[in-house]
Amino acid sequence: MAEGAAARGAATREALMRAAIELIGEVGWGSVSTRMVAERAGVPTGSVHYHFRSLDGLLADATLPLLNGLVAEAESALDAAEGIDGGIDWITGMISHYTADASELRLSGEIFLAAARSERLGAEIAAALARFRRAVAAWLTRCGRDRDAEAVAVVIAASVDGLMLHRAVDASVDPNALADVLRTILKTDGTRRNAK
Amino acid sequence: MAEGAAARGAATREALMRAAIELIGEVGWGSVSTRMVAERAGVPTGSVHYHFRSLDGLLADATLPLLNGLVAEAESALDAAEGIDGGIDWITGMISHYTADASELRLSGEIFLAAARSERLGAEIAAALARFRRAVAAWLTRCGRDRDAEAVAVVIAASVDGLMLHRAVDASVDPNALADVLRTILKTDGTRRNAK
DNA sequence: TCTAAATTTGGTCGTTCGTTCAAGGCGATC
DNA sequence: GATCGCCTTGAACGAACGACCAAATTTAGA
Repeated sequence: MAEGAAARGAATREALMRAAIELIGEVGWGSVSTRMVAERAGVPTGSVHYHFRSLDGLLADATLPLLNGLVAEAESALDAAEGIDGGIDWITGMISHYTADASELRLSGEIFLAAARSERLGAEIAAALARFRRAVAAWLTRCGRDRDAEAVAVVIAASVDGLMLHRAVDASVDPNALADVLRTILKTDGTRRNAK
Repeated sequence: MAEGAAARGAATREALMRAAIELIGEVGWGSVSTRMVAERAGVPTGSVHYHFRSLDGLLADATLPLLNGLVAEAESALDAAEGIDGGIDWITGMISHYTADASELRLSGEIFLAAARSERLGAEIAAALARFRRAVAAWLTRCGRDRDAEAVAVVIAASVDGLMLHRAVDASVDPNALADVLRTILKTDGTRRNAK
């Protein structure tokens, strides 16, 4: 536990980022304050601006790796998915997983809205989102759904975040609805001339 | 223009609500302040708490009729939609319509996230969302898609809000992707034994 | 015209905000 | 064991916050 000063510094840095992620989900990006994160992390308020250039910098530094990690997880999961059902199961599992805590349901929405107002964060979140879509499209193509893979990937990505947003407000929204619909779409052959 | 005192009161009340809706989209629900709305509406700061019990009360009173109006619009549009293509065109048109201003894209997300943190507002927003889903399901059923109308409605509703959230961050996300996918789903016969 | 009610207005209260800063502690290096 | 660099700590700053209120203004009804 007790290493050099550098190690202790890294520890408080991570404690601050963990606290920031918790609080963004609980009270919302715009309502997180320096004293709030500091208290939650168990460090004095001055630590925030020693380790991060600003409060918004802390929030961005905390959420960006989180989302990138989630995308990386999706990439490897979908890459390893066995067939269509394997991928659908993973997507459904992810949505159901975040149902445990309501504040986690709100987190992705908060990140997207904050990113939509920041030049730098917006570009990085958009890149992560594009990687997720690319992973979904690659999985679809690998399963033989090559005709409109990109469009389906856009809708799947939107549905996942939209479902979380709606479930945050109404817990009775069925998290398996997406899986049901996907099964219907993807069992339908999408490799032939179905267009226009 | 100049009526009684009551009419002037109603005018400032509405000016405040209009300003609130603008600012929620621009700076986010949690970052709207009393002085901000008052200045935008062109009224003194004291007016806010004369016409509304609190700042959050103003935001709720402003956004709830907005969302209810949108749902009512959807109900009548989908009820009058001619066939599957008519409904798809209306949905696509709605998404593309909100593309003009980026702050309008963020508005629905802000409302949902705020509603997820408020008992009262959450219940009313959830009710509006349920009405929208019901309208979509009714339209699908009327078009002969009676097997999984509810599940498809859940996904459509989630996709619409998810698309807005994603387009707020990345304007290159195709707003027509949902229409393309819907055409594929709904042209597929959903009335027969397609399950399992 | 006079009164009662509704609205307007801007000042003020106590609190909390993001950020800065100087003083200190503490382990590593010479 | 002195020195140096990183990290900690909490006090302090001015600005902005939500809410409140008393006085001024305006309108409707008598």
